[in-house]
Amino acid sequence: MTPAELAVAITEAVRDTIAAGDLTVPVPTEVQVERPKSRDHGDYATNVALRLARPASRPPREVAELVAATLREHDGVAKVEVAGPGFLNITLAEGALGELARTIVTAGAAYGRSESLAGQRVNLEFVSSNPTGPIHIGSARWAAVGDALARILQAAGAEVTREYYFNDAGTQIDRFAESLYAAAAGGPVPEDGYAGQYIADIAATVMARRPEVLAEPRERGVEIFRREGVELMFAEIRRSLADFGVRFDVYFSERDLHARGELDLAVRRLRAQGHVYDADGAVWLRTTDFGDDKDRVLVRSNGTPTYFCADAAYYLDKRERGFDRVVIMLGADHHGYVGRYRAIVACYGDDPDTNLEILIGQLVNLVRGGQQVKMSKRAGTIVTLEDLVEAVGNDAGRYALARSSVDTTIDLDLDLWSRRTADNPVFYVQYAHARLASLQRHAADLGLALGDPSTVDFALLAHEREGDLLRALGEHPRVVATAAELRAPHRIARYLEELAGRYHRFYDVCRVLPQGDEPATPLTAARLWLCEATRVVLANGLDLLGVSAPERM
RNA sequence: GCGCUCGUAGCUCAACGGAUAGAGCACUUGACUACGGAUCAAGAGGUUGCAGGUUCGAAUCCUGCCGAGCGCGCCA
Repeated sequence: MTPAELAVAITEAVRDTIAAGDLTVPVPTEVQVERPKSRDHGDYATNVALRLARPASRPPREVAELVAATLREHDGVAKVEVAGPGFLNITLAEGALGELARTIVTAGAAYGRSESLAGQRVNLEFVSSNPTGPIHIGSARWAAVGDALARILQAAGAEVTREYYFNDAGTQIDRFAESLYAAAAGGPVPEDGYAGQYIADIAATVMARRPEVLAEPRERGVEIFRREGVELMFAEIRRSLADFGVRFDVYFSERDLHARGELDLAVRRLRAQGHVYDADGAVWLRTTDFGDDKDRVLVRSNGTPTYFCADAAYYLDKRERGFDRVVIMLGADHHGYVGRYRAIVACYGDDPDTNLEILIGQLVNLVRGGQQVKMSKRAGTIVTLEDLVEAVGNDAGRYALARSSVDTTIDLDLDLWSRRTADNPVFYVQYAHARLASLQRHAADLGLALGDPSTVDFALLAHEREGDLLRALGEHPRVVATAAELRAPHRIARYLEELAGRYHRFYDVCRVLPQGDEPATPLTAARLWLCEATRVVLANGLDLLGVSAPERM
């Protein structure tokens, strides 16, 4: 019996209790089934009685006793105990747990997928760094977390578009072009310009492509550096993202937004909604109506639109493309956008609580040899995504960035993550998978294929460690659904580490394959199914993080 | 000054308002005739920054304070 099936059984028990007139409360729409930390608390536990106590105006334990009495009658449930303040501790019938192995192997890659977010059209925007330099380590976090989140949302049934928004129209680009020109001409780095080896490299490439560039009038020359430089830089960004295993469905150019007249359209739309006013020669959006701390300029007094105006147009563009949920991942240094962005959404008449979601993530510090690796974009000493991949590889890089909650600033120890030892979590998990793959190869050599599940007695999986492993396997679908709902890919990683641990502890004690000349037994078959189920879940989970599940290491 | 985010074991980090706050690393002590020991077992390690409040129950929610990071342009 899976936790989901148990939840249904509990709901039925509550409904029956109500129907019998023992309890006067609405039937709960969802009940929580959790895996207790302590083994003394049964296979599963639920707090449903604690939740119902208040509406029923009865003591929690009394409610618990009523529900327990009904639940005990359910097939597959062996024991229900009322514990603590009113928890129901549930022990499943012998064999009811082992069937999970069959369920999982049969479902294969589909195990863990659900329809919990079915029907949602999500636009997930992440990375979005400007083509004025390589992807730095902070944006790399979004590459790893964003892509994992996209996979997780899709596993939960949502329709997801991965989107990258890049600014190729503003003053940052002007500075970039000027910096390239200066580098080519041998001049000093302009004020507020960009420095670093990559600037020199790109300048050299442009010079090679367009040898006449410095002979042109200065303005024309800068324009050439702008066009060619952005193209080169952006190609490099796309390449390093692709190498990292991150592909976007849409690369959205700010310049296109301008070219299509969408900024004007946005201003007209906002004006029609009554939130635009003119003052000091500029056009303003009254964002303070919706909680922003000051109104924002849409069009400057010199007639040019602001970046904020482009943001407003961009949101409108996404909405017109039919996304009902616009999710944007931003670094903590951009958290100031939240208020004004919510205001934009509200000004269009949308609901900032449902149509918009801004995920703020903390920054990443790289540590090497116990020392923090400092970076300064202006000085040209930046730590890039490529540096990370070079130091630890794709799998470790993605895993390290995705394994922590985005709420925490992470210190990423390059020495640790490049090690191929057990203290490196990604290797611990991948090793478990490789070991299981190896086991299946070994079993095949012995002529022990998985075979027909109807001939397997899953009730034989009654060892304590087998139970621990099965319960952990049963968690997977709920972990994925929760990770999707909370936009928390790190939960997948933590779960995989725990699952790998459960497996190793099982494997240490429970012999799977026959030794020497011993014959295979029914237990051998059941354990092979359990092992394959574990391998499937590890592979599915790693895939959600975009990390490989190696057959050999 | 105002605002946002964050303070959990020595370190890196978990914990959708639930039971005795958990893992890994490091440390101590064990298991190698090993289905991959890249493993496992045991031990030690905490006033969840501080003080109140909300309730059956708070690391989690609310208020105040302390500390850290970041942000507050007709820049992007």
